[in-house]
Amino acid sequence: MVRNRMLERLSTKLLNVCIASFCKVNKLEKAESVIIDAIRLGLLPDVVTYNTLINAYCRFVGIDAGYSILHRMGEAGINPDVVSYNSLIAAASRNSQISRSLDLFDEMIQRGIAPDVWSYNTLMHCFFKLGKPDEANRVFRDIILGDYTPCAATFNTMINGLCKNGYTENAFMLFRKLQHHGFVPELMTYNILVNGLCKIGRLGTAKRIIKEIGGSGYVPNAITYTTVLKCCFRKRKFEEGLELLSEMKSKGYTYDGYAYCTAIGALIKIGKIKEATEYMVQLMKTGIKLDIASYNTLINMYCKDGKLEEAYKLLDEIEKEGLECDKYTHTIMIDGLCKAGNIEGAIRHLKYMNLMGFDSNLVAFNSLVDGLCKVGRIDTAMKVYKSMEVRDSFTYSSLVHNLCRIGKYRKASKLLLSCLRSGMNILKSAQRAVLSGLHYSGFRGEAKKLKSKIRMARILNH
DNA sequence: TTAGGGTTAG
Repeated sequence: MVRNRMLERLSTKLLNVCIASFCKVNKLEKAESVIIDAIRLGLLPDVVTYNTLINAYCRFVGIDAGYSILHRMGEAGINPDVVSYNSLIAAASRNSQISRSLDLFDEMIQRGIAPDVWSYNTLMHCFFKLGKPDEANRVFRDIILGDYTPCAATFNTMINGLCKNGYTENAFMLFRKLQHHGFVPELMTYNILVNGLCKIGRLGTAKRIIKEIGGSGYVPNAITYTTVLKCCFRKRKFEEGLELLSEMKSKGYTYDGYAYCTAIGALIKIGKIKEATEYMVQLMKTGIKLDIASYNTLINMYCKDGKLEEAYKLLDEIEKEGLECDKYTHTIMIDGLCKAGNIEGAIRHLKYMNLMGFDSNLVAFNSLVDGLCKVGRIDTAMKVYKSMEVRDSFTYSSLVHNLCRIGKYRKASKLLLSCLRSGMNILKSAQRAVLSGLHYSGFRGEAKKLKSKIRMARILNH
């Protein structure tokens, strides 16, 4: 009897190894048929089998599919455990469905399943993604001071979250304090910090950290390089950036599209479309399989070059490759159509995007507002502006500039003031346009008054 | 479970 149970356990273990190998390569049907065969032979799947399935369904099909496995488990008389829920919570977080992650976390607790350190790491990550660093910090303290043993991911998530929420200095201090208390950083920890420092323009400190990587026994990887590459372009050090890219090529670090797309994106931004195209050709020659972000970069390049037909061809290619357009793809297309003066086409695409399940986003609306202004339909642009629930400095800068362009300085001034009241910045060039416009069109008093308001706003908004 | 690339104003 005991021997039989041992054999059964061994067989379930083998079954799970088999299921895991199929799940890893997205052969879900095969995995399911193996489970059916195993049941026929009297071998029952256990919690590990189902957890493997949850993970794979979440990854390759969707969270709903993953969640349905929970019911299947229940029907088979197997209770989900913390691993089952961790997979679902993480999958929702990966898909930016943060409120769903939090709901799943609550559901797990309500079912009497105790969260582990992984659950809390993900919860912390969710709070950071929601822009709630205080809540994340509370979770972090609970892990450290509670009954849990933090792991490297706990510290990495905390440091990364602080950087992403604008607290890079605090992240750096935490990193040093932790090191002082014996924390040994992983390459990922260094990369997180390098990225944070690069984003706030501290390239020098980032380079010092990279030197520390060498001393720690790690070798900077493709991620480290791409991070610095991006920073070089941001700081307009184009030659240094392109040299870094060729160094990456020689090291074999261009095995995916990230570095190429960083360079192409930067070249597009400064209007060097010809050079960007050259890098696109290089990227194509490598045979690297393009993902949606790479396609978006290339579509943007064609749009900026006014080659909308080529952009549409890439949209077809995305579909042929079995990829799905995302909010970036649609927004890039909307902007491309606006820039080409095809407002009706842009509005059609906006509706199509909604139909595909994407909410209209701020960037798409800003493009539309700007496009309408550029074709002289400023009243319609104002109508769109009024209908927008969220506005940012792009919305205001665009409208203010274009109102000045047609000599409507007082209207521009009114808009500029409402922007300042909302605590937002506006391009200096837009401010100057209003001030000098008012001044030279006979409204010197108003210009003076506006100037002092701008000065006050500068004090209050900082 | 955590790290790099993709969208808008001048």
